[in-house]
Amino acid sequence: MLDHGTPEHAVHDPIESLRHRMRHSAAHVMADAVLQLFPEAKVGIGPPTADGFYYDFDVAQPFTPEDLERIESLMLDTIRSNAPFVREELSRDSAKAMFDSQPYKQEIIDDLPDETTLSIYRHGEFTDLCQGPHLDNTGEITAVKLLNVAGAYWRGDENRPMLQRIYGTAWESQQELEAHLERLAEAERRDHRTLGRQLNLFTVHEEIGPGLIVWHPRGGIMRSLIEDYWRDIHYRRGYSIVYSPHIGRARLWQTSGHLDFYRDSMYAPMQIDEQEYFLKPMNCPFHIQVYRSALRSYRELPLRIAELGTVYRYERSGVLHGLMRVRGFTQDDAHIFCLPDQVEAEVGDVLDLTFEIMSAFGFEDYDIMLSTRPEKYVGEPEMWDHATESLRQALVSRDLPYGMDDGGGAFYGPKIDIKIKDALGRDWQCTTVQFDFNLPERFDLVFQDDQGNRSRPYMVHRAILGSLERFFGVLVEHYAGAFPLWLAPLQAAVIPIADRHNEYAEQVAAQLRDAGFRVEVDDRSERMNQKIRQAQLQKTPYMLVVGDREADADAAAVRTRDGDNHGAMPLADVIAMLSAELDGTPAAR
RNA sequence: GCCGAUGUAGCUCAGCCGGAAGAGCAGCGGUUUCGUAAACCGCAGGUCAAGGGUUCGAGUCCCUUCAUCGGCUCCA
Repeated sequence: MLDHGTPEHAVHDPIESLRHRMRHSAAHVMADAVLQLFPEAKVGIGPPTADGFYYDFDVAQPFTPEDLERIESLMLDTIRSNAPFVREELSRDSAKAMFDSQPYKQEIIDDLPDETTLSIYRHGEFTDLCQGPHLDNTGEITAVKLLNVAGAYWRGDENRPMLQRIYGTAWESQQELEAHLERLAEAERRDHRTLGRQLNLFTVHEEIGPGLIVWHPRGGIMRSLIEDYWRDIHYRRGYSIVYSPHIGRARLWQTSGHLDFYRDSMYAPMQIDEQEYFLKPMNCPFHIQVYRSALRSYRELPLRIAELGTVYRYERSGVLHGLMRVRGFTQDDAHIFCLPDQVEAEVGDVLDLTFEIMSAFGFEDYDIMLSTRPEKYVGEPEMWDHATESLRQALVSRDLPYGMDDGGGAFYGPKIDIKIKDALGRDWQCTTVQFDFNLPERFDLVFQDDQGNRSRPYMVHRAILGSLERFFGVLVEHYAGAFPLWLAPLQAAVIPIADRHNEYAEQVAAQLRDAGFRVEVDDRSERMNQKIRQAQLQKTPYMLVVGDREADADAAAVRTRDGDNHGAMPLADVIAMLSAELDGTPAAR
């Protein structure tokens, strides 16, 4: 997950400023090397990124890994030569002339506003159109490494040519570079797709179809724990939970407008009794039917209708990714229908609920974004302003820092998106709170107000976990598969030392099960070491080793997955210890 | 969808210049009964992603399709 673009504040932090200049300079040195090896290459742009840099090239043949090695080696030569970076300003005409063999540079020059001062940076024989800033000399690039190459559209436009983008990273010291590479390796070790297989949580099958998830027993128990907690807290917060079908007639999607502007992302219709039915890509129209099933009074509002609703969307083949981007997924969806003066409190309640739920799953860091009215929109500007202000107030009154995405709202309403930060500091989009000024119109939603008039309610979509699939994938990576006790699919493995201890092991397991714990006995005819290894690899929180000594004392030797051996403990103490660990979690008893 | 790479046993992977499909782990059968991260012996396991082509001969070369991976674009 590379986060492109360097945040404003980065330029003011001395270390970030140095990295920014170093990476930008490394990009130039890389382009220099590429042009030495491939003189016919046309260059695109080469900016620094949040943790590295890239440069785009138009070349006849895509780069190979061997090319990258040659490029990197030439870069090291340039760095050793310690060539100075020299800035020059020049006129538009001379810039056009200087880059006359570089069509992409021509385009950049043409698109720059007239008042822009054009500048170039040179080092050695290489010159690039560039604002800077750069290091003083190539020799100041301390630690650099090229990572990979991939296609990228010129200017991010899929109708423009596809260039070859080489990614690299640069750091102020070899240690920092190695630490970064170690972070990448750690992220790979935590990959939920790998852990999902190793821990037997879920699979995806070519025979079933891409982007369609099969939850295995171990993933299944975790999902039901998540769902149970979710339902419980939603009931307590005044939500009503409903169920709705997976398909609906074309007419429904016609009314909702989905067939007009979302059809490309919907699964093709099926013909039943000469009627077209579509798999649902969203739950909204169904919840709206719940709302419309009666003439609503203002006394009933706010009405909060929630569902763990499974939807299907045709996502383009190249975007699918494990559990993070799938074609069939379950949203923890809810729609809130309310009065204008209830809006702010409702949004605030959603925020509070979000932080309570996320905190229960161990997520404490958030990145909040408020998105406002785009150029194309539906609804009245006054309603947009009111809704946007209530979103903002809900954030401000809770002292929540947030960023603005001006014009980044959906066409039907402003929204707040919340990203959670995982254990490796990576952001994941989960929560969204969106106003909708479109569907209430289309479905002609009304309520009877206290004057006896029919009024239009506000409608708010919200999902907290987002999709259960994605959230589960994030959980796996956040904990690297070592889930907290309350979520662990298997909480304790009872390990008999020899076959003659199997019977006692079963008694131990039975007592723990009676106390409400998920326990299995490993009664294979294997050595204890092997059983411990197995439990370790499965990241089972507790291993209860039982042999002659424990059987005689109604005890178990407790080992935790961090490798600590806590010695023999009476079973009652073991149960008390595990119960204490559940205090303060959704599984507290 | 686009660019590139990949697809061999349940899993992870080897298989050279086109000439008789391999290993480890897992599984199964036996032996072993063990004190905190892998006991020993044996057995079985394959339409080499699918389809087409070139060739005396294809896991290997070519084409198409499917899927996966890394990116891009997209993500009401």
